[in-house]
Amino acid sequence: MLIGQYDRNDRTSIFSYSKLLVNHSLRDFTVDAAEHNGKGGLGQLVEELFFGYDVNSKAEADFAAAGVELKCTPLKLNRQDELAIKERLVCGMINYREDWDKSFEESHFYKKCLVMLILFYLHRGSVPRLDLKFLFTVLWQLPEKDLLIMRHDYEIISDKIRNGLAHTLSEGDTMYLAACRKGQKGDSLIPQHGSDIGAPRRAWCLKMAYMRTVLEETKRKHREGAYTNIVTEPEKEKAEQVVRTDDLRKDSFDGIILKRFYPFLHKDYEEFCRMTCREATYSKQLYFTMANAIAGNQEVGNVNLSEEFLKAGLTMKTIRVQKNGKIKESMSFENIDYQEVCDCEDWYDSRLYELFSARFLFVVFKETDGKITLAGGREEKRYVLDDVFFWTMPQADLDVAKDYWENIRQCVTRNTTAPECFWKISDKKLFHVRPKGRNAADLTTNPHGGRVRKYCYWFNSEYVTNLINEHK
DNA sequence: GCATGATCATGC
DNA sequence: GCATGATCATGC
Repeated sequence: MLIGQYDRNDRTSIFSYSKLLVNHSLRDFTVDAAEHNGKGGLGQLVEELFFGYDVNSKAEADFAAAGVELKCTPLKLNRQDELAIKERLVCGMINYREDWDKSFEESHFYKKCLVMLILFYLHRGSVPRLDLKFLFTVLWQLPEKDLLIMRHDYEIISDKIRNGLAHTLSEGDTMYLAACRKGQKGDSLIPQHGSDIGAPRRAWCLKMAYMRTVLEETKRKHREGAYTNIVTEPEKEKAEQVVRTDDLRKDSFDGIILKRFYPFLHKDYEEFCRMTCREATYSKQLYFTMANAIAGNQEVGNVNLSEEFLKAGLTMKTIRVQKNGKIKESMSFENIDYQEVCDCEDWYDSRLYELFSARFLFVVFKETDGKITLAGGREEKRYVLDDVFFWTMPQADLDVAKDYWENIRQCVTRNTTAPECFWKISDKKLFHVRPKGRNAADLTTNPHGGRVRKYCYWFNSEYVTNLINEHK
């Protein structure tokens, strides 16, 4: 096999050629390795050493004539020793001076990234770049349904830039296509369009959650030996989809979901059951069940596991407000993965950042006078659907979350995962750390060896109360 | 009444 | 068996 033996004007040829890199590192294609130590990113090295062209001479898309953008993206091994996405996929810097008056179809993102050749490699910190192993290749064309959602994402971001609000951009604003922070700590703010307020540098990116589904699909294609997601026949719509492509042509994802809730506003569970012809049975998760049935149009088992919610990193959470206006319970998130906390050095790449900078769909139930009667004559307190909204953590609170993360990281790296080390509710700092497990004996791996108690991330109940009240 | 630790219920 | 959403129990 000869280096560079492919037709760079032909998508299929480029893709077939890329398969040669799978299960290899660049070292296998490099004659004089010494020459390439230290310069350029891995993507550049792939272009130079594997695809055999001079990086400096190219002006536009990597394979412009074929309409293919080359992306190298890292994977890591997670706690279960499975391959997992390490980073969001960055798709070019946002230019605040220019990226606000173009349509989605005219944007750099669309023009460059509609079809990408994505090379997944296994990241290992101490290994020279030439020895990093490539695991998967996929020719990824953004599917039509995803493009409908991304177009709306693009409009949300470009609207903010157009209106001089670039400094308020947040990854949680959007579903799949996001504006992520880009640059080093301490970088100065840069000028934006239509405002004197500086804004942090940001780039167009596909979110971690989205990339996770790209990876899953890619693994499946590799198993089947097909490698590409471009299908000649229309694929059957999978069961667990919350909205249909046709609906997205008429309304945004958010709009569709919110409108599903409106008929049930101020209704309690009993009324909901009557309206939807279901039996009013008791369960501990009754309000989650109700919210889920509404959001999923009664067709989806758990919307949080639906394709769109997973791809967007969107989470639906139900909140119950007591008569006195307070929320009894704090809001729990997933358990802390101590290994991840140890391994991740950058706040913006951390799991906690992903969890807290994500979008939320909050469904609020409020306790009111009266009781509801369920199957078997069982009486329960009466809560009515009071409010439903999409929510993203404000930047100021994300700054607090960063301190929260740094504290957790310090505790974990010093191997002091004891309650007195973590933030508590009584510290009144928006978030706290508390146990969550099957019972006190439910342990997890300690990176320092042995096993430790399971703790998880929490929003203080007071924080939840405040964010609900601020929405009103 | 609240903070904190502990555990339940469900579904995959 | 485990993660996730949800809630309970105890002591100050």
